[in-house]
Amino acid sequence: MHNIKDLRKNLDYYKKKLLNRNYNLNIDEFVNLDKDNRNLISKKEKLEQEKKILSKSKNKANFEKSKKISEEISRLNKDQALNKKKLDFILHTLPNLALDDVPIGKDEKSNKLIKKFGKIRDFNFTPKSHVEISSNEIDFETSTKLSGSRFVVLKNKLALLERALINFMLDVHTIQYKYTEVSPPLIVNEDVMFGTGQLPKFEEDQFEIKFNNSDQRKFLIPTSEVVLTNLVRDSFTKKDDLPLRFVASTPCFRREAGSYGKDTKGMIRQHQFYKVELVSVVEPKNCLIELDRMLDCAKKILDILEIPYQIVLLSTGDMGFSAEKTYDIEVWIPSENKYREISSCSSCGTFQARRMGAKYKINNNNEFLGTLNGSGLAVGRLIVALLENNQNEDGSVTIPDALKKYMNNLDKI
RNA sequence: GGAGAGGUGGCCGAGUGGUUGAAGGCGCACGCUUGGAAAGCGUGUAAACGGGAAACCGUUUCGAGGGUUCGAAUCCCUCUCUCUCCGCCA
Repeated sequence: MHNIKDLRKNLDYYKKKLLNRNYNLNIDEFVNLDKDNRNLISKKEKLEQEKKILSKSKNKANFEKSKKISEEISRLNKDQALNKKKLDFILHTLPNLALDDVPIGKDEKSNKLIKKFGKIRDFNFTPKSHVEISSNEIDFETSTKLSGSRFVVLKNKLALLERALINFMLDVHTIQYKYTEVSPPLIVNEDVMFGTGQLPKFEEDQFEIKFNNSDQRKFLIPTSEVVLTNLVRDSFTKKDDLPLRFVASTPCFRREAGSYGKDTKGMIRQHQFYKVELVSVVEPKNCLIELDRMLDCAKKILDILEIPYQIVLLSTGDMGFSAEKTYDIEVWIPSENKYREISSCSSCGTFQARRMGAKYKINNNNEFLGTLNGSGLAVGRLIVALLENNQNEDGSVTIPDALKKYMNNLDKI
């Protein structure tokens, strides 16, 4: 969410920057709503002041007058509330502005390749897809019966592999990079979803659950970014406690609405998948330094596992709603002969902190915090990448050295 | 599911219809004191919104919404959350 005062002052700038993100701000509409809003507030305040004075007088002669003013205030209140709602909807659905070094473009075609890492294997046989490699242990038949499409049942060594990868990644991030491990709730309320930007604009992507008969809405988290970032919501963090770094492995739940035809085979796109997520809370001026650090943490996993990947700087058209700058890590998938996203590391500046009311005190002033999030990494896709990149001609898969101790010392599966 | 208690400032905690934005304490900031620190003393210290270049001014806010009243943190209603006990259960 943007600072409305800043927006008001720099309308043309925002208009232009938002256009880069495929958002066409209707300046006239915004200005009118904003003006009306403030006029209504001024009018109301004048009356309130008048009323206050009359009340304090304790003079019965004034009581009747005061009553009339109350009625007028109540009318103005209703108008203003309605007006504010419209204004808020605009404000709440404006995406973050991209930083100046972000490439401008309509979609992923304008993303900028930063660097490739690792060596793509030269297979002397035709590499199989992960589904072919582990057809016995990746069971879509049963998952479909149980839950429908885009779910999977992992069995045996593949279930072990999932657990091993999670533990391995958590260890790297907590021990080597000093992230604080968190085991958060997977169900959150509406305010929390608003805080990180999933609501109100992307409601159709979320799983809302019937929790009880109360009006309070509840959602399954689409990523633990939502819970980890909101750990600092509605609070003041001490400057000395910054930066905060959180890591969690959680299941993530996504409707995947609007991706009906995409990635229907295999484990690439699921309604439910595990993801190890990194979140940092920092002083805003340190966002970009932290972004580099976070990217290093995520890359490290693939370096250790020796899986080839590339880093891509996302263009304005491909970035997420809350991000000001995003790097994707894309991992090599032999069966598709291309790179696929396995991590997305974003700086959100103060955009989310504004929505969450997450502040810190500096020189006795209250300032909004900077927040960042990144996958470190998506477990489902990492399984796919590992199986495919490490497959052997006989159908076995070699376990990387660093993972062996998490895999009961198996060399191959 | 049954019964009860409670949501007040960064935190703790007073306050039951009229200068209460709200006593007191803690914390924090600054100053005095000290060789330095601690202790002690003094002063200051909420947020949101609106106006203003700023100093500053105004309005709102005591879980949320509604009601009573000239006037509500205080009374009434609805909702919500937290805690305790019992029941049930991983």
